Amino acid sequence: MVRLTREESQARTRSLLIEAARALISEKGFATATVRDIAEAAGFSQGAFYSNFPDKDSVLLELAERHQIEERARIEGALATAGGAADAMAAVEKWALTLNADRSFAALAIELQLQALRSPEFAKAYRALDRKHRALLGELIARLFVALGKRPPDDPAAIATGFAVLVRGMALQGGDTGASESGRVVIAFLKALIASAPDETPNRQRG
Amino acid sequence: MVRLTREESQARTRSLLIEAARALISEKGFATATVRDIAEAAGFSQGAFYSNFPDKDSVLLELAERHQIEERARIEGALATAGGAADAMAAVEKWALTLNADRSFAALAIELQLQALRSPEFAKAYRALDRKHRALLGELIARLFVALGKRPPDDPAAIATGFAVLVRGMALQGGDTGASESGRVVIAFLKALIASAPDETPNRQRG
Amino acid sequence: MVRLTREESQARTRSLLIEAARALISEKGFATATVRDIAEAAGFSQGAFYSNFPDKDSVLLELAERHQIEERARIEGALATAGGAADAMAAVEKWALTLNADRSFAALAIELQLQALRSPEFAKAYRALDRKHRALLGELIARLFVALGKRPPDDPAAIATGFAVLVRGMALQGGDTGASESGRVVIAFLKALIASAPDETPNRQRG
Amino acid sequence: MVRLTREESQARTRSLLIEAARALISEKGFATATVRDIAEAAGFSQGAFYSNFPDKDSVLLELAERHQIEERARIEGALATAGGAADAMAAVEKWALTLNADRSFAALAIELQLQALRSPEFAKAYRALDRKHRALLGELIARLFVALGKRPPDDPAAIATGFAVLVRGMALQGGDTGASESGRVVIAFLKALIASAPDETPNRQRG
DNA sequence: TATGAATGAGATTTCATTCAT
DNA sequence: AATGAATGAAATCTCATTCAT
Repeated sequence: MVRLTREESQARTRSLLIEAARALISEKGFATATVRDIAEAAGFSQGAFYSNFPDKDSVLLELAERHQIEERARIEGALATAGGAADAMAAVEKWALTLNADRSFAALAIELQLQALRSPEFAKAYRALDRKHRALLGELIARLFVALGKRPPDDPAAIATGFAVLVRGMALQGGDTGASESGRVVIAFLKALIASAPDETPNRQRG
Repeated sequence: MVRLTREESQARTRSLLIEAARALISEKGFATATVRDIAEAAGFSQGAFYSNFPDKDSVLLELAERHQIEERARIEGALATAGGAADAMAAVEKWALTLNADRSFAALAIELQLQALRSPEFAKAYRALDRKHRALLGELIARLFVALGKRPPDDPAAIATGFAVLVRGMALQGGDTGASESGRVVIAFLKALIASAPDETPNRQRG
Repeated sequence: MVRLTREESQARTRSLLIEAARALISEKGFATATVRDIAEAAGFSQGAFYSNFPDKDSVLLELAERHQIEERARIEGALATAGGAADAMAAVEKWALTLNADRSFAALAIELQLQALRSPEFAKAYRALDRKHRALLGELIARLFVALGKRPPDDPAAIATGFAVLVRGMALQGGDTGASESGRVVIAFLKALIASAPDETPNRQRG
Repeated sequence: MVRLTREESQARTRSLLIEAARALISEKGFATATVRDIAEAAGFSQGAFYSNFPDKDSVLLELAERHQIEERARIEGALATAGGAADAMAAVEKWALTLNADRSFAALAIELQLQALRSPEFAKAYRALDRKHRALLGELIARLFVALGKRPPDDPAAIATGFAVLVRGMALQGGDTGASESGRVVIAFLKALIASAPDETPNRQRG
């Protein structure tokens, strides 16, 4: 067994608490997940929670941050793959399906968004993070258009937001509309968007 | 003051409670809106709430039902407008913007969906209602394509679900992406979908 | 269907409510049986209850009264049988087993007693009724001794109280000590009491 | 003021709560004694109650356990006294009067029994405890008979149950039949039982 | 730093009772 | 007399948070 320095041990505690919080909040919602449950799921007492966070709200912000880091990693993973022209599409599909697979990831995203809608406090910190990501995803969308010889949309970030929203929302839709179908819907929308975009070369046009 | 029969008076109480519940649940979320708040906002005692609903959960179902009735009315309103070929598009745009305008409507829709995700009890009743509406919206989408001389998509209901999801999700996005912008995104997606659809056989037409 | 006069109809309502109260209070205890349950079990609304009784407490007194009337009937039934010397014993056994059979009867008796212990209000009315019955049962006991040629105990009412207590308590003991066994215990006590009593005439003797 | 370790302090809290529960449940009955009352009587908040017991029901079981422990102690105290032949009777009388003195003890016993009658949950745990005690009391009864040169009854435990029932029931009878009288009744029953028992064969003997 | 007993505020729910119909 | 919606008080239980250890 490795000896951890005091700092490492503390960081580990914190991390375990955050991951437990993520699982429980995704599953049950922020209001319904209790501090006791979170602490216990992480293997600690309630006190440990309050040694690491000033209050229950603040773990949500931490969670938002981690969520964003992971979303960014997913997008960047897709971007990296999208070197060649042909497989740019495949990269985006891969990204969409990745998100789609993890329903609790979507539930957490929604939970964060609702919280932002309701708590101006939380909103302030959350929006800043969120904007960055929509921009990044917009960049991916723009690259995709370019790779396919299409004119990128005026505001790729807006389109990207639409996609993020669509993916999350479809995931939420749950078992009713099968997961595979919900993936197909996202792809259908994306393909339509690409197909209807004008070619990069100026002499062709389409409404 | 008008004298109400007992039945009318009871129906009024119930209605006031439901509307208060709708406002508070949209605003604060289901878990955070308390029965006391709801009852007081409606101008009654907590006991009155429990004379009208067996428990807190069940008001949500009632709410879902009313929500669906209203969504249906909105869609049917748009369908009615969409008589002429040209303004079919306008009808759908109108519908999208209608939904968009009412952020609390979207918040409620999400809240219902989350609850369905988390409570199998609730899910069972909710899904049944939801399916009907997606089918109805699908019909609207199909008519739109026909009106525009395009081949309707394989599964209009699936596309419709995508739109409902998109509209709600964009509304949730909140003040960050302005409401108008979020409306534009939805329309952009819709136009792309239509533009990329193959034409119906050219010699058929419908007004 | 017979038409009831207004008075008969009212008496019937009252009676139905009391019987429903008896069943529920025996089963669940006074505190746990609700007015709504009682009224509904009788086939009426809560309001009907309050048209017949000033409050929940007062139905208990009515119940006590009926309970006493029935106990008296049981005892008098046994007394009537106990004409001959030999079957005096059989009569008492019959009485003991009668009571024993009806567990809910015992539960009600205990419930009334507890209430008397706790509410001086109730106690006052209850004790008066109770005393009469212990005296009556004492008379039965005395007759039994005489019939068997034994000197009756100093205070037959005290002995009678002991038996009533024993019978109720054993019934309460529930399924653990089988009902038949609990009957045997009562009889064993009674026989011992008789056997150990001195003969009435000084020159006769029995072990 | 003595410093208590955490464990001691916790045990003390628990104990105070249980004793407060005992007092209030004896006095007012289980359904009528509130958790708030119990906690306050013990000098704690309601929350403290729920830190120590999962729910209101479970304090009753704890109470039953303690009740049994004390009953056992009383019986064993009497058994210890009953060394010599002569004072065996005195020991039992002492026991009967001990129980008799404490009316609230009897009320609690009845309350436990009623609960066992009504809640199968509670019954299961309670019966197990109860059986042990009736067996123990049976042993005391048997020893008593032997000490007095009488043949013990077939089933001393059944007779013991009868006595426990009698003692509790008489205590419940309350102020109406004076406490002293109720004590006399119990002793009268016991003496009758002994007197009517056949002698042991003279050549066997036991202290 | 971590523990977890205890707090206190508040949540859901129940229920005896009232009162307009 | 009977109804049952509504009241208001109170009951059980939960939970974020504190604090002595």
